[in-house]
Amino acid sequence: MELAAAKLKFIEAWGKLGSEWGINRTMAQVHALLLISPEALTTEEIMEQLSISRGNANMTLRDLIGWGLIEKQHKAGERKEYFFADKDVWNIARQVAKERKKRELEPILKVLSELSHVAGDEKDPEFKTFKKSITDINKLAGNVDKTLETMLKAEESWFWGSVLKVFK
Amino acid sequence: MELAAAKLKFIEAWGKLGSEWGINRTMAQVHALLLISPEALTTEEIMEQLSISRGNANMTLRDLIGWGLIEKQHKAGERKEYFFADKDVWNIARQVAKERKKRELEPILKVLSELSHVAGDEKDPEFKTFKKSITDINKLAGNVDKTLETMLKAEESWFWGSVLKVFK
DNA sequence: TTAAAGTTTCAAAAATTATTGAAAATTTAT
DNA sequence: ATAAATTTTCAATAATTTTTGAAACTTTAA
Repeated sequence: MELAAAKLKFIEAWGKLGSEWGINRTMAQVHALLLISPEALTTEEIMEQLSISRGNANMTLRDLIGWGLIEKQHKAGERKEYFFADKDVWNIARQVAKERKKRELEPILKVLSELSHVAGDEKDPEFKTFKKSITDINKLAGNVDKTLETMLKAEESWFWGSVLKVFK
Repeated sequence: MELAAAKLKFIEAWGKLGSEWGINRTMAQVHALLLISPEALTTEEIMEQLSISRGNANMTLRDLIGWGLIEKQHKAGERKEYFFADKDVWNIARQVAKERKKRELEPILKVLSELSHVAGDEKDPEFKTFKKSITDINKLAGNVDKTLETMLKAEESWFWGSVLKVFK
């Protein structure tokens, strides 16, 4: 396969994966494009390569900055802004984990802990089943939270070394 | 909080979390409802409780069966079908992990391994950057795959015991 | 058989989400 | 200050996803 074709295939696959995981397809594609670009790109170049509008490019780039996945770059003597992606895949994974933990896991943990305090009749099957499910989900989510917490602080090789060694 | 209000809150929160993770909100809500129901429910009851149409209920229930999260139950002397959810939260986690691994991780691993064989000029920065990103993502995805593989076979207490002990 | 009960399908409608594009705002060089 | 270059905003439009509901289909009891 040609490099050009391979790039397109990667951008397409990354976009599809993103959309399956609740991430806007275009956002995942812009990220993919920047991930495989040795140089920082301008908004124009991104619009051109992905056939998207200026408005879409601008908002998507802003979101990617909000996720901590890309940064703006100023080139001396140039008026235009350039964008480049952190290429360290472990950083990317940690950054995504960090954001989704904050945006999604923590809010649901909050709801679950409220719900686990609901009082009721221990003889009522409705109550018992509710309480058990909430408690169990709460515990699992707590374990996930702790594991992510560790991951966020960890070096990649140590993390996978530890995890995979345990499971050998 | 009343049990009735707590149930609604859980169903809503579970639906929201689902939609943030690429799972149809209604599907997550039906799953939530069955998770906290001590008894199996009929399509009618589910339609009623969540205010959804028959068609929607039917398709959603079929999808949930496809994900291995709920089952049909026949009651002796009854014409109607009943549905109930596996209440074991570790089973649920494994089942979701198993399906998403099969539906999403494996296809992307396949693409990545094809892309990591693209040949090119090692002096070309375009090629080098592409190759490095693909290779790194491929490695990370491989580690995730191995970890999931272990999780799928593991007992809950052993799994979290091992993982959290390492990270203490 | 027949018909009532229950389930499934799927085209059309509704709801949601993403994208466009042009105007407004901002920045920078002169 | 002026104006050209660039970025941002956001109402309107388009695309996608979800839901509805009624007809078709299936199952079962008599």
